[in-house]
Amino acid sequence: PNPFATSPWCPPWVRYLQMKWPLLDVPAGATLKESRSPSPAHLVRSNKVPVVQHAHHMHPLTPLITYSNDHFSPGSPPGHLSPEIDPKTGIPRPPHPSELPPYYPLSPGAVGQIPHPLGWLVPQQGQPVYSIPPGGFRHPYPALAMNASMSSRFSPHMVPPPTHGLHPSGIPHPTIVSPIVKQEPTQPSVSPGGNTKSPVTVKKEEEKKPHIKKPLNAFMLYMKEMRAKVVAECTLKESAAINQILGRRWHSLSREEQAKYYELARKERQLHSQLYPTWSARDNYGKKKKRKREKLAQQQQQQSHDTDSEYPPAPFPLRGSLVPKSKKPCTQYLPAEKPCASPASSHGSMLDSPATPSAALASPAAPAATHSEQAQPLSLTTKPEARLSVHSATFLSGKASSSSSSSSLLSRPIPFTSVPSTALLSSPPSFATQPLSLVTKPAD
DNA sequence: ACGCCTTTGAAGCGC
DNA sequence: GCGCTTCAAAGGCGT
Repeated sequence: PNPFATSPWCPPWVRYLQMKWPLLDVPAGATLKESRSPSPAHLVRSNKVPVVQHAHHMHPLTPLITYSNDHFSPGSPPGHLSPEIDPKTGIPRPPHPSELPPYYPLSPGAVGQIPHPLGWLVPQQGQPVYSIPPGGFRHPYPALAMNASMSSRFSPHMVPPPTHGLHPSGIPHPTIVSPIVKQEPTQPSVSPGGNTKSPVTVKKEEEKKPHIKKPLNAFMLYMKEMRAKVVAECTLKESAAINQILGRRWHSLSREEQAKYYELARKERQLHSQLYPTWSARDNYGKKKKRKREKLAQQQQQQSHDTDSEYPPAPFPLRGSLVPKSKKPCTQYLPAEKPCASPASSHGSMLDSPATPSAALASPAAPAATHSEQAQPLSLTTKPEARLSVHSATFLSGKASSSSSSSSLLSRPIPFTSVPSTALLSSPPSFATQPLSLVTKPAD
């Protein structure tokens, strides 16, 4: 334990970090040395990013946010991410507005409320929140992990050279995805005349704007953590199937466990809003499926010409299973989940149960969901032949239950698109492993 | 190369 | 405020 971390001079968040990772970053001697002559700024610097310095001991939140740093390269650490310490109080001093860098501008109020950009990136529990896949995770916010620390503490060869994905200010960030450099041959972004920009130029400049991704929500964070685990347990690699498993596991989590991710997501949004105060989800709205929407709009336009009275044109494409697609509906998508059952599932459930079922039952959010969801395939596949496997033969061998304990099934919202209507009428018994979904084209 | 699939949650949009 | 849509991640698959 670092004496300084327990001294009244130590800012609370430094104390907390010290408590969490006392051995990280600073050799024991250094810690003691600093503790004897507490130079807050120095200590802060040494604690600021303890985790990223040890490749074998990554920050528990490393996988928290996965904005790809393929599009990201380190630069100078943003000043506000390395708050100076008030020598009098030992408290990180929020940067003066005038000191705020032109990038990641923060509102002074918001800055004052946040003691440290990384302070919240601390798991509420004593253990790392996220598992670490074999290859390790990219740091969620390299802007923090690398800019603020590595660039100043790592040898240059460890820091990739600046490439793309830069914030307009020149500071890169994982949430920033360069809108592809494969654009047309370079052309001046500013018209020769000066300020006057043609609509085309404005449009192209807009296209060049870096793409700042949405912060991950609780479930996305959970997926990021658990995906590798599920993939390791299964032979599955298709994300759609993995996501179905994860979706059910998510519901099998206790309220407390979910709350952990909700809190992380909340903090993620908080940080995101600090980093990009002017960003709005609107910025990305309609970008991804632009092509699809454009295509649909064309179809609708064509349809309206052809048959005006038959169906009213939808303003947006219908979603998911509601969309009549050419693919085959109503078939279990996840035949391979059973083999994915955790070894810990002694009762034969297709999914992992909470560590302690009683604990889950004690939680008002999860109890009902815990068992019923494990046994209930919620989604329909559209490509049965491709998905069905040897396991599916067993899985689909027609053991559908007609138990009437439907209360638990209905205790939470179930996506309409995921559940066959009959599933709402007949739910499986607890611990049942039989699927309820309909199979219109059984496996041979 | 690009979109779909699949999940949940947050946020935008239109009414 | 409600209902719907989009986008976040992921990687195999289809076009």
